[in-house]
Amino acid sequence: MRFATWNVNSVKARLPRLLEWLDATKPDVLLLQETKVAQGGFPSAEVGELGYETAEYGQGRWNGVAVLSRLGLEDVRNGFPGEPGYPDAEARAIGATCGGVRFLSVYVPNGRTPDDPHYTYKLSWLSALRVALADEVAAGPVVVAGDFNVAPTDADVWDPAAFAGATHVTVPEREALSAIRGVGFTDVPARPLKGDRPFTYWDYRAGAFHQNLGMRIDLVYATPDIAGAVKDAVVDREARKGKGPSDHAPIVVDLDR
DNA sequence: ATGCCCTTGTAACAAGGA
Repeated sequence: MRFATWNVNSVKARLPRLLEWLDATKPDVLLLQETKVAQGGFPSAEVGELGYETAEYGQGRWNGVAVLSRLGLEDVRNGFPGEPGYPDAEARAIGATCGGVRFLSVYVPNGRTPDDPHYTYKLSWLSALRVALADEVAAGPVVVAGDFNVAPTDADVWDPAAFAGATHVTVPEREALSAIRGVGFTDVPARPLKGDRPFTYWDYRAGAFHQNLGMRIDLVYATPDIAGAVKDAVVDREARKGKGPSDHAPIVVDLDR
């Protein structure tokens, strides 16, 4: 099985590149974040021509997550039990069972700044996700992947000094990730195709990509049965190149199952 | 060259991203 996760930063703006990438990469399951289309607005027909079924949890303008599968989609659920909103529900998580594996596509709140209410929301959201995942792991193999908006270690940002006082690198955020791993998940490390650090995000501004001023904030967490079956995992930085890319690169994981 | 911010909604900007 091959699965992938990708924050596409608008599925409408990215559609030509998404279709090209799907046709070339052929994942069995693709978890998407920041689709930025309202419910029903996902280009399901277009990806359907490539053999994919779509489960979408859309919201106008911001957020939006989806699961694309050519292994079927069962038990699709938008959000998760106990998920907080701001104050209303936001389209940040969707789950589906594909080929016997439970997949969750997550778009964790940004947090803005550590003194912002959005930061508190981010920590609450991650805590609620941990509780929901603790229930999921009892039922079978689980993959939770997406844009976590947290760099797990200082090595996961291009310059820790540049992030002093910023979100994504604070101790509570990193502890929230550690707590999620603690309910039964293993980090699936992806190898970079260039350089020594598997960054997944580079700001559009100031040539950040070309100087490799990136962050590793897109993550794949899996239960041990899945993590132990990983043959390869890569950050496809090729998808960050060229005309009209997302600011995130996909992570592609191959399983020996 | 991988090449120096982008996207959406709404109507010339505002807001959000990280």
